[in-house]
Amino acid sequence: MSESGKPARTVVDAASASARILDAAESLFYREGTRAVGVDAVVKQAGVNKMSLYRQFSSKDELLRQYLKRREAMFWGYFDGSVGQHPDDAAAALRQYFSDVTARATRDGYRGCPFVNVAAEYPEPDHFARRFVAEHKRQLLARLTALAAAAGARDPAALARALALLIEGLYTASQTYGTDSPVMAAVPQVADLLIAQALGRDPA
Amino acid sequence: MSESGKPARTVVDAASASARILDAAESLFYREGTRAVGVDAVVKQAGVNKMSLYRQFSSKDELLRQYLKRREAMFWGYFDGSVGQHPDDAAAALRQYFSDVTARATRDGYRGCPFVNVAAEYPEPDHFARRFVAEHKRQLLARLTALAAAAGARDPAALARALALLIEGLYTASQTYGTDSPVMAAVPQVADLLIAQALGRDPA
DNA sequence: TGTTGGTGTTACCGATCGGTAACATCGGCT
DNA sequence: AGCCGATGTTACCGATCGGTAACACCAACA
Repeated sequence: MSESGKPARTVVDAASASARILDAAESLFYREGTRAVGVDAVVKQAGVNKMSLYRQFSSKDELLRQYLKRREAMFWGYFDGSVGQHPDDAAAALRQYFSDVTARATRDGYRGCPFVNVAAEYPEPDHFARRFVAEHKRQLLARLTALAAAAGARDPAALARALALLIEGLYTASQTYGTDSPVMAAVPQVADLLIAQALGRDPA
Repeated sequence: MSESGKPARTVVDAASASARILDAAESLFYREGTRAVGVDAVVKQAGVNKMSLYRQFSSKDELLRQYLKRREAMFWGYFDGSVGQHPDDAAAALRQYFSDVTARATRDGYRGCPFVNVAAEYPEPDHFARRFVAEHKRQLLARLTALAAAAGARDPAALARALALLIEGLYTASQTYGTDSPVMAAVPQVADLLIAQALGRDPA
């Protein structure tokens, strides 16, 4: 549109630039991996300049930190959205979560748990991203244990550990066996079985 | 030791150079990731020159292919070593495998399933490494199904899917919850439970 | 009107990536 | 002895990595 040779400069205020950068980083980091995606790809997708990124985020590591925090919030939003449907029935809440997470993880293009992927990308166990993941999983196990206790499991910690393994298995199987594998479809049944067994009942 | 300024040239024949390169690549790729490790790191660890690598392997992708093939052979060596201990009792063979793989995966420094890690590193589902992983897991599921059938499971495919999920969960939990987590220690119990339930018996 | 602070743009930095050309040097062979 | 093929070494290629300096520009405010 501009007749001059000047490069169509578009001005974006800092707040919205920051949001656009985070949106771009989140989708790119999740879909392609945090190490594989460079800052140039992020700024291109966000439609901002590289200097705009480095004026909002001190480094790519800081961007990774924000990405992890957003994904953590998203995870607990999903989690609470599932278990909140059954405030008076912890067993049903657990089953609901497994049903919902399986539905999400079997969607085409699903790229697995972002925390699992990050753990795979950074070998050093004391890297801040690995610490973040470990802390997140610790909290998840605690929530599962509390729900298992509320459901009246004979050994809440044991049920929580079994369900934690199932969740990690679901995440990984989506990438190794494929989102459309029968292995994925089996998740809710296995969850039902583990829960029923821990409650001392025969599964249906 | 040499008094001249020349750089201590050491000659290695092609066959042993190839083996040393593969050894170095295998440990580095497994411990630090196939994308994170460059060919320079591989040749340095192998103690050979970069040109020696490229005269044996056409590209880094070819090196990755050989790495995957070696890891596949290693996996089936472990697997057959476990199930082979109970040629007349498929249920015991399955339990043995879960006991052994848990022992390996809880060792300090364990870095998870190499195929899972590769799947996490390459986002494109049709990348040759992803195809390799998918084929490997397909074969694993087939072996599990055959063992479940031999054990007399009411629904061999269902038991195999549940055990496949447990295996993926074990691999991933070792990296997210940590090799020393109680979650890892719970794997054999969960396997016993799934097997016993599928056989129609009460678990001990 | 002039100044000032934040924004966009360009160009660049050193490091590392996968990969290669050219040449020195060696061992085995005739 | 003389040759030749395979190996070791150096130096380099273009591309990309994360990150930055310098400057053009614009808006709000005095």
